[in-house]
Amino acid sequence: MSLRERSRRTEIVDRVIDWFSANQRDFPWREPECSPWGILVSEVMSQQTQMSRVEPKWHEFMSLWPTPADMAAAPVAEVIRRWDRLGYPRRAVNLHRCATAIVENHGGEVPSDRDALLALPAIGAYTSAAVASFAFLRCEPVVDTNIRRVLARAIHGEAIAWDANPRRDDAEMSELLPEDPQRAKLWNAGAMELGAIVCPSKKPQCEVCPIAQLCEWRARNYPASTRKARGQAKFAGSDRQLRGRVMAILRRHPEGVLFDSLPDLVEPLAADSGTSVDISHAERTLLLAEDLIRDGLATRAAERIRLPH
DNA sequence: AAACCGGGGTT
DNA sequence: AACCCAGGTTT
Repeated sequence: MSLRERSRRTEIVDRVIDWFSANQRDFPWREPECSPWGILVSEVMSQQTQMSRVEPKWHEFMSLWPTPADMAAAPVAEVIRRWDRLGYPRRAVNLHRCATAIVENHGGEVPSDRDALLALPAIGAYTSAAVASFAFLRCEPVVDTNIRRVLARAIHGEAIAWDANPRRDDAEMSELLPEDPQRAKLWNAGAMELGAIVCPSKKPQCEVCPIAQLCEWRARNYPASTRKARGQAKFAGSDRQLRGRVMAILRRHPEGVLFDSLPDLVEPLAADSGTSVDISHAERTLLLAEDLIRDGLATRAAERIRLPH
């Protein structure tokens, strides 16, 4: 890499840190007194979920379960019920498993080592690095969807980022990571914030961007990407929607319901529903209920199905 | 590499 | 109605 390119990248990092220091949004998990557990909870809740929806739920959880031991002592059913409609309810189950593992294997303290974090249930490349950097000031490369987009544009001149790839992502971000842990944290959080606020996938606000003059995508006059954004399955009529409705029933009935009554309790979906068109609504509902049991979101005893203890 | 996993906000 | 969101796991 040329000396000039090296200098450009260093300046990108510096400017993002300055911008973030002055312009970051206030979130409770960014307060200096926030515990590592609070940061971990915020990161899990934030997976595929907007901050605006996370914040009230985070306050509720921290009030109910201020430490891992508090959550580990609660029935998982209660965590699922309180998770309510935040989405991806397995995260509630996994968070409870995290709390239990932290109590059993780490004396009730969130581990500071990235590999130990990675070993926790449903803590992957992103969340392990985020907690290590934000809660423990470790120099770990944080890469989320925002950062991949910012790097694709500013560094590589491409509109759309590559697919998530932990090895490549770590290498890309490590190259830019400041050695000072505090600055590493500001760069990690700042690059993410820049992608979320100034450089979203559509309508980037280059006029207020602190690195517009250094941006390779801008220098090339915003070429369209040759790669394709990943399409997503329709939600209306999908299995995911039906699972959500079954979970809503289970949340509403602490004592559980008769397994065979589930199809009657769940409102029928629209007729033009998704892929599994050849089986009845009742059959499909009961099949998906079995999946929920397998996934640890429900249990079945005798003829009743309910949230797990 | 691609599919699956919720639900709500935005455009 | 399509797209997006501080991802992770499974196949």
